[in-house]
Amino acid sequence: MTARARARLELTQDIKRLALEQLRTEGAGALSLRAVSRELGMVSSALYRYFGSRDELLTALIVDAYAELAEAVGGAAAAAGAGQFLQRWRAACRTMRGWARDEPHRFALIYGSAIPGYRAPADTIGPATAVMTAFSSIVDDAARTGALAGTGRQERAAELDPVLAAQLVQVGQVLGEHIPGPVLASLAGAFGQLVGLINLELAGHLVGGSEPADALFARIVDEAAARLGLRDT
Amino acid sequence: MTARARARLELTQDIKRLALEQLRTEGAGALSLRAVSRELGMVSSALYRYFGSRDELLTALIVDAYAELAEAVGGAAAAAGAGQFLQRWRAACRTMRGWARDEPHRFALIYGSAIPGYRAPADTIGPATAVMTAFSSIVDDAARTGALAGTGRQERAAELDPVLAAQLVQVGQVLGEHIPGPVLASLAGAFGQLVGLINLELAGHLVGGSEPADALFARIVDEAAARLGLRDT
DNA sequence: TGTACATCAGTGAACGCGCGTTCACTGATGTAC
DNA sequence: TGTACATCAGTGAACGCGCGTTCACTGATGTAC
Repeated sequence: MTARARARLELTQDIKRLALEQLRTEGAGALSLRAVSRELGMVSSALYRYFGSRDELLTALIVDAYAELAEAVGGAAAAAGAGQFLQRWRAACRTMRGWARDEPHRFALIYGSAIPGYRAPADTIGPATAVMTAFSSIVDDAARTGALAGTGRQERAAELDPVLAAQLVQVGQVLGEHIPGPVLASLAGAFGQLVGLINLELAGHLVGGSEPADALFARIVDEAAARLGLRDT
Repeated sequence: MTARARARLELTQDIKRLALEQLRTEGAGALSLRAVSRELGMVSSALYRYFGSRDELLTALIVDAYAELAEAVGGAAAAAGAGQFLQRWRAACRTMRGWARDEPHRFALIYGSAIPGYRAPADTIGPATAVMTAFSSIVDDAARTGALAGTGRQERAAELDPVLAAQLVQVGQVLGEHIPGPVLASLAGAFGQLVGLINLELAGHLVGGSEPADALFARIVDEAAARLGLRDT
């Protein structure tokens, strides 16, 4: 590896780091290449050696954020140990909320509303899915080992609307083949709930009694786990 | 009412209408007074006769959006008739999602991530609460008339973490005095779920099998209703 | 009913600032013989 | 080990555009006597 290649890698990282810093203070819509270049002590056109456009930089930040969040969630869940499905679920949810509170600007980047003028390319789908599978793999493991509480697969599936059932088969191929359809639906709901509550908390919508929201969050996470049939064995 | 006053009211409406149109096409962060004034055929400084600043215009749009959404949700729920608590809940949720899909830019304005450079003033708290009470009043009515399924108030409250229980008393004073603490916690979770799922849908995060999300949404709404103990009588 | 004055809407120019992106260039780093 | 050439990083100027907000002003609308 040449010195030039090393310098290139380092500068690429520096650009992303400074861009994140700017995101933190200005918000996602206000990210500017010129401001980053100023911070970097370089002329603005120099950044084009590293990122073809502002959108390309944004995409890189988004991909990084998904990847980092997915790893944090997955790692925390894994630390709870096999068979401890409730513990794993709790750890995953707690970690997601913690990450979001530590890096609200990055959370908003991936689960907030659209950035003006930015259109996410297909490259972000994979990393986005990784976050979801960090959660679904817990349920899939429980289902695979027969540890999922509740009725059997056939009985639960019978309740499902046929259109939904067909859709969920597709979803299951990505999120976990062993998860019964109805549980998969609940899982989508639980994930939406997680993202929704975190967004409400970050936006200050929970103020008015339930702030700090730790206790509320913990209760709702456990409620979701119960719905999914997760428990420790 | 003088002609001048009438013209003023009309122009104020026009400005908001054009601002919304711009929001729809450009996104919340990109709202510009100059663009609105151009569209209006007026010089940009003229807008300052109507709104003291860009933020003031944004605030007006936000307040309007909350109010309109609250009325739509409340109206739809009321149309279901007293005693029909499950129907009312379904109507409320369906209406919220429908409104969000019709006006994604306005939904993002109130439940999306923060707008760069904008700080919401206290005037928005009341209208924001109105949306939540449109949902909570359904549960409150059911609780008041003894129609809420599940265990009694005392038994449910006993399960609650004491910190959370204290917070929920505060919340209950706003959202409904008759709602037992545990149900109130679930209600907060259900509201977060609703907002979260809608945001995920609008952002395209549900693509990959569950789009259109009508069936999934309906199921999750019913699941939430069951959790809350809502049913028709 | 008419006049004098006050209020208000909208103008146009200006201030001072920001942005993304292109392009011809210099000089340093890397590579092939 | 040294030389000739190719690659690449970063410069600096420029293009063409946007923005929010202020201010002195003209002319129309409203009000009080």
